[in-house]
Order: sequence, then C-alpha cells, then structure tokens
Amino acid sequence: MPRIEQDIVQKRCYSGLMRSESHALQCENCPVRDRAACASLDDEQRAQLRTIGRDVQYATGETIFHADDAAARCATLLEGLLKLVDRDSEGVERIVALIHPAGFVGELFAPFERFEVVALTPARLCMFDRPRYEDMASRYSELASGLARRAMVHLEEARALIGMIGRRGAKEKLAALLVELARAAGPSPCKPIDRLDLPLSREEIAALLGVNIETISRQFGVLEREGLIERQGLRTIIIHDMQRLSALAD
Amino acid sequence: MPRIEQDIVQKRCYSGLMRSESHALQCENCPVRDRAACASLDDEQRAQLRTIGRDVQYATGETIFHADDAAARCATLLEGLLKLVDRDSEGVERIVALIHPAGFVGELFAPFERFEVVALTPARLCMFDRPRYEDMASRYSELASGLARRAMVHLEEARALIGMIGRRGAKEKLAALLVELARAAGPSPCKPIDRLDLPLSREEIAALLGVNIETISRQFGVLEREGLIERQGLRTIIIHDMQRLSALAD
DNA sequence: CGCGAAGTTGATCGGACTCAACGCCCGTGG
DNA sequence: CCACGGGCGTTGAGTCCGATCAACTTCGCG
Repeated sequence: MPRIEQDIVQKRCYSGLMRSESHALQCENCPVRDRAACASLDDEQRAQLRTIGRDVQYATGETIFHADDAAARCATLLEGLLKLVDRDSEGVERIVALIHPAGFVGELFAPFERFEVVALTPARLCMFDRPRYEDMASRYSELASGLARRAMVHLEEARALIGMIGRRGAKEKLAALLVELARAAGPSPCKPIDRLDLPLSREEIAALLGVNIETISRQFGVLEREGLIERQGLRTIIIHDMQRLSALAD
Repeated sequence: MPRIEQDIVQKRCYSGLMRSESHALQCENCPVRDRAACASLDDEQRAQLRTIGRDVQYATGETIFHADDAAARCATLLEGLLKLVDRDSEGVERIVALIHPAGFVGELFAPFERFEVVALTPARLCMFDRPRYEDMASRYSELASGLARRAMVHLEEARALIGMIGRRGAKEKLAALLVELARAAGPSPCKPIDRLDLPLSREEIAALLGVNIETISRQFGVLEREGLIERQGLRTIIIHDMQRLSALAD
C-alpha cells in the first residue's frame, strides 16, 4: 500500500473514532457561543447537547469529513478555517466554500457527505453524533431554528460566491477574495486588517476562484505592481490600498 | 417617468399589497405538501400557519421580491420556476439560483432581501408574513427543522452550482444545465424528459453560467451539430443523446 | 548539499469576449 | 393589408484574456 493511502486510512480511523485528542465540551468559554447554531439554547438543553459532542482538534491539512462517507457526524467550527472540496471526474479539486468560526459542517438530513471537509489552519470543532444531533433539533425548536439561521447564512455566502465567480476577470476575483479574507481576519467585518496571512496555497486560491494557478501568480504580480498590495514571503501580503482593492472587488 | 419604470412601480405596489389574485391556503391539495418546509407540521400547527399566509400567483417575468427591500415576507414555491438575481455595480444580471417547487425564498433572519426574485414561468407561491413566520418557527420545532432541512437542500444545490461554474468550458456548462433542467422537468429525477421547454432566455442562461450570450448561442449550435440535441423554435429543444450529454456535464 | 514542493515567469495557443451585421418573430400603426 | 420597428437570437471577424507547456527560482527540510 502506498504511503499516502496509508495516511488517509489512518486519518479516517482517527476521525471515525473521534480522535484521542478530544475533550469534553466547555460551553462556558466557547468563542462562538453567541453566533453558532446552538447559541440560543438554555442551560438544560445545552447540557443535553454536551452529552453527545466532543471538542476535537485538527492540524492543518487534515481531512475532517471524506466525500461519500456515511454522514455520521456534524460539527460547529470553533476556531480556524475549513474548506469544502468538490472533485470532478478527473479528481481536480474545486473549493465550493470556506467555513469560518461558528460555521456548521456535515450534511444533515442526507445519507452521505457530498463534499470533503479539510482544515486550512489548525482547527477546533464541536463534533457531534449526527443522528442524535438531528434528534435534538427535532425536539428543541431553539436548536432547529439556530440551525436554520446558520444554514441561511451559509446559503447567502454560497450565493454571493456564485455571483463573484461568474463573469469578471481573474484580477477582480482575486481582489474580492483578498478583501473577504481581510474582513474575516479582522476583529469585526467593518475593520479589516492590512497584514494578511493567507490560509490558502496558490493552488487552493485557483481552485476556489476557478482560474489556474499561474494566472493567480500573475495577478498577484499585477496587484503588487499597481501598489495595491505587497507580498512578504509566500503566504503573507500587506494591503496598501484597501479602497481601490474593494473597488476592484465590486 | 419612462414606461418601464412605471411598470416596476406598479409591480412593487401589487406585491406589497399581496396582490388581489391571492386566495386562502388550501393545504389539502398542496402539490409540495410532502417536501416543503412545512411538511411535517401537524393539523393544529398547519391551521396556525394558514392564518398568516396567502396563496399568490405571479405571471412570467414578474418580480416577487426586490433586492434591498425590507425583508417583510417569505414564501414556499408551489408551482413554476423562479430565479434569484444578483446585480453587479453596473447592473449586469447574474443568476445565483433557480428555485424549483417546494423551494423556499425570502431572507429569514436578515433585515433586507439580498437578491431579486423573479418568476421564470407562471408561478404560485405560499406567501407569508416574515416576522410571524419566524415567530412560528421559533415556537414549532417541526417548522424550524423543516426550514433547516430546506435550507440545507438549497445549500447543497448552491455549492453544486459553484462546482459546476468554476473551471470547465462553456459547452460542458451548457450540457450540465440542460441535464439539470431535463431532470427537473421530468416526473422524477431518474426519469428526465427528452422534450424540453427552456424556461430561460439565452441572456438568462448566460447570466447563470457566467459566459456571454453569443457563446451560449454557439454552443447550442455545436451540441446540435454533434447530434446531442435538436432545436425546435427558440425555446424548445429535443435531447437526442442524454447519455453523451450527461457525460459532458460530468 | 541535494532534493522536492511550491511559486514565479515567459512563450505560445486557443477559447471566449467584443463588436457588428443579419434573420426571425411579433406587435403596432398607418 | 403591409410597413415599420424592436426584441431576441444567430452568425461572422478580430482581439484579448487566460490556459497550457516549459524553464527557472525560492523555500523548506532531510
């Protein structure tokens, strides 16, 4: 068996067994307590929820859910950044969503996972047994409506991404992505940061924006030559002119 | 005031007043009773829901919700087909979703409508007052979880669309759209029809797939020349080789 | 030091966009 | 009745952006 496949099997086992690094849930100091699907549960309900979930950590690059696996678990992201990956028939990766903290992953109400879920940074998740989570959602309307609210947020994000990808040049798409990442990295959406550590490789950016990797490289060069950004090393960029960058992004 | 703007204002008034053609809800013979967000309500809850909604019809091309309007209503689609439209800064239309019967529209939990909702065919909707609908969702877990289930379905559709639009040629995208429309028009997803009446204009197809209108025209020509489809008039096509068409679509 | 992975840069090619002309259908008005 | 015009779709010619192929650099790591 080739080395890489062994690794994959290894990871599957770990996540299937709900990895040994997991801990009991500590809702008191949960960083997304106010925005996650479970936000409006009362203490009693939250105690119930705690019994079916674990606090689990993943390293950068680790696969959390595999496409086509039975959908046995679901999770709320506490810290870090995830990608949802779709693959075409030739196995080419296409990223269909980025999941930020408070985001929800796992295909509820569906038999199989449709997309692969991978950690782009070290990530911490609130991992639940899916059948029992669905069961709780059908008993507690607070959880169900929190879930609906979450799904609506993700839905709007997905549709905004569709609007961004369709029509418009590579430069504009890249600008839009940088603006979004800067917003997400900042303390609040209205105060984006100017020093940005990219959580995505060039290849991943390409897979997200629907262009190829060389084009991404060139557009970084263009943006830099025009003074909008500055590259420092491979993964960090300084945003010099957020004004014009946002204008490009639309 | 130019003629066209007058029309728009007219429509806004109509839909704001919940148009005179509306009727009381008749859940007994609802065509999407088994799949809509309200599917698992009991009789008592359904009776409650009936009091806050109306059965409304729209003609082809009519706007149901306007972008940036206060999100005062929401709806389940009973019959017909809708499009969700995003516009860039120059007003260019980009379609971010097609809504099929049992689909849900209206931005719950958000202050404003983000996208414009337009009827592509004559359409019938179950239209609700949004605050009261949200209120019911927070009281009845069956409605909330139905809503969550619906949102999850739309979310998967949106992500599948992202996967389809990013990367791949115009011909493949068009093939994928035709296959999807054929499936949707058939009695069940596994039995697509071979005679298809397109609910979208060339311009709309272009806005959905993220290519321009002339390219769509040309690719129709290519598919026809290769014997996969046949055009009959402007809006209907015959699918001669669903096998190869699906293969193209991936 | 050497190796491989990741990123950049250059040259070339091709598919999609742009611009323009034309055909078709249909409603309107003379 | 036909003439006209506008909306929609098709077709063609030329251009350009991004994909492809290939070489090279940089980085990280044994």
